[in-house]
Amino acid sequence: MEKVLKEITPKSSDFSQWYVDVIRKSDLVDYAPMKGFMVMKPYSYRIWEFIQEQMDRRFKETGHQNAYFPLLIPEHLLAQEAEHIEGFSAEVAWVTMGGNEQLPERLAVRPTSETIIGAMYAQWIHSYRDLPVLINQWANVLRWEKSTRPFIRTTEFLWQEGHTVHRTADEALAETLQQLEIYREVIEDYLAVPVIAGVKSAGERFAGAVDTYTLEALMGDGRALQSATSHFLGQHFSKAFDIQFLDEDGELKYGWTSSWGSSTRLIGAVIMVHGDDKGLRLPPKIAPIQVVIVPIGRGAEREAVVAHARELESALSPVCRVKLDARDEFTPGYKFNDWEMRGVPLRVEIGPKDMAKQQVVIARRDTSEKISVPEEQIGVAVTRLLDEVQKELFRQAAAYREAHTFSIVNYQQMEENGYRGFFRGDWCGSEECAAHLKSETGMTIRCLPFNETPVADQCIVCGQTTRYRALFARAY
RNA sequence: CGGGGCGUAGCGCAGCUUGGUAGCGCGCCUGCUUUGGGAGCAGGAUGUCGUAGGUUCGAAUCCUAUCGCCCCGACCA
Repeated sequence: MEKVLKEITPKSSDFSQWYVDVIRKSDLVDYAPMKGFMVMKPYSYRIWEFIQEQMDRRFKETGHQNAYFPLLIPEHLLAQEAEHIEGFSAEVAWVTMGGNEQLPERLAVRPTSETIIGAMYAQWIHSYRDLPVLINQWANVLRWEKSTRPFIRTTEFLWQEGHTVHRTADEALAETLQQLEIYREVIEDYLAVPVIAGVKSAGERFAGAVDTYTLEALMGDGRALQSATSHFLGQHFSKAFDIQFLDEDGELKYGWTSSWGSSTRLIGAVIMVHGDDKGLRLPPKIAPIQVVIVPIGRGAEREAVVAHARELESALSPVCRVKLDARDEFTPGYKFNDWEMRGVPLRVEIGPKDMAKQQVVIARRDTSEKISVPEEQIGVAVTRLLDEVQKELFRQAAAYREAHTFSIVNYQQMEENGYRGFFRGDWCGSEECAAHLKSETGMTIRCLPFNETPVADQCIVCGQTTRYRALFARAY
C-alpha cells in the first residue's frame, strides 16, 4: 500500500494529479508530442470499442445507418449558420496550404459536422418520401481548446455524431429525446455512471440549436461532466443550408433537424467516477479484462500451479474475458497491485493450498472482498460476481451523488459545501443571474432537469419568483 | 491569453548558488536464489544535460535568445 501511494497521488489530496497518475500508470494513454493531443493505447481503445458496440447497436435498432463525411469543411459552409460559426470560430483549426500552394479558400478541420452534412442533405432531400434521413458517423473532430485534459478535453477527440432530418418538428424532437435515452441507457447500464437528464439553459446551448438536451454526471471531485448531448435544431440549419422538401400537400417546406453526440470523454467519466486510490475500477461490462488469474507457487510447485491455472483459464474463457498472468518475473503481490491499478473487476488466485482443497480465491476490485469458491463452481461464481460488481459500482456512484446533491434557496449556500456537488435550486431564467453566479462562484447551470420539483420557487440569485428548476455545479 | 512550474538515461529526480571527466532511485539486460499483498544478492547496458548563440583555457552550471511540455484560470463535448 505504501508503494501504491508513492505512485498514485491520493484522490483526496489532489484530484487532478490523481487523475493524471491513474491514466498513465494504468496504461490507458500516453501524451503525444504535441500539446493537447493524446495517444489512446490499446487498453483504453478497447474500452472505447465496447462503448461503440453498445451505442452502434442501439442506433441501428432505431433505424440509423452509418456514413462518413469529409474531415475538412470549406470556410463558406462553416460560416453559413450565423450562431454556429460564432460559437465555434474561436476553436477551429484551418488548413491553408495544399502542398506548396496557397489554397483559394481555407478549409476548417471539422469541429463538428452539421454544416458539411447539412450541405449534402440539401442535395439528397427533395420529397417528403426522402424523409426521415437518419445517419450517424464515427469520426474524429478537432477543437483548439486552450486548456486540455486527457479524455475530458483534448484537441482532437473521437466521437459519434448523429444527424437527422424529419418532416415535422414533433418527429425531430422525438428523435432528439430518443437518442438521449439511448445515451442514458449505455452510460448507466454499461459505464455504471448515473446521470441526470435535462435541457440546457440558453447560455449553455449548442451553437445553432433550438434546444440542447444533456446528461450530467457528477465526478469524484464534485464537479459535473456533460456526458452526452442531443440537440433539437429546429429549422435553423435547414434554412441555412436550404434543406427543403416538397410535402404531400404540394408545399415546399424546410426540414426539421437534430444532431447528437457522445465522445471518448465518457472514458474520462468512468475513471473519475469509479477510480480510487489504488487506480482504476472498471465496470465489468466495459472491462477489456474482466478476470485475471494469478498463479501462486514456488519452485517445483510452480509448474503444476501454472498448468492448473491454464485449465481454469480455459474453463472461464466461455463465460468472461479472462487473462492468465503467468509472468514469472513478478511476485503475486506485485501482480495484485498491478491489476488493481488497471481496474480489473475480479482476480482469481490459485496456489498450492487452494489446489489441495480444490478451490480458488476470488478477490473483488470494487469491495476488496476475498472469497473461496469450489473449483467446480468457478464459472457460475464469476458470472454472478461480475454482475454484482457492475451493480455495486453503480450503487456506489449513485450513493456518492446523493450524498453530494444539495437543495438550496440562495446561492450563498453553495459555499457551505465548498461548491462541490450538484445543487438543486430555482432560477428566474435570466442570463444576467446565470452570468452573475458564474463570475461570483464559478458555478454554472448544468441543466433544467426533467420532472424536477421546486425548492422554493425563488431564484437563488435574485430572489424573484420563478418556475424554473435548475441543477447547478462547477463543470469540466 | 493570464498565473505558476518544469525541460539532465525509458520514468522520477539531484547536480547549477561558488564553472573543472555525468550522478541517484526505479525500470531494463544476465545469473542464482525467491513467489499467499509491490522479493534478495551479484554483475551489466543506457546521456548530442530542450535548442541556438555568447562569455571562458574549460559551460548541465554564468549571460542572451528561442522552442516545448505540465498544472491552475478565462473559453469549451
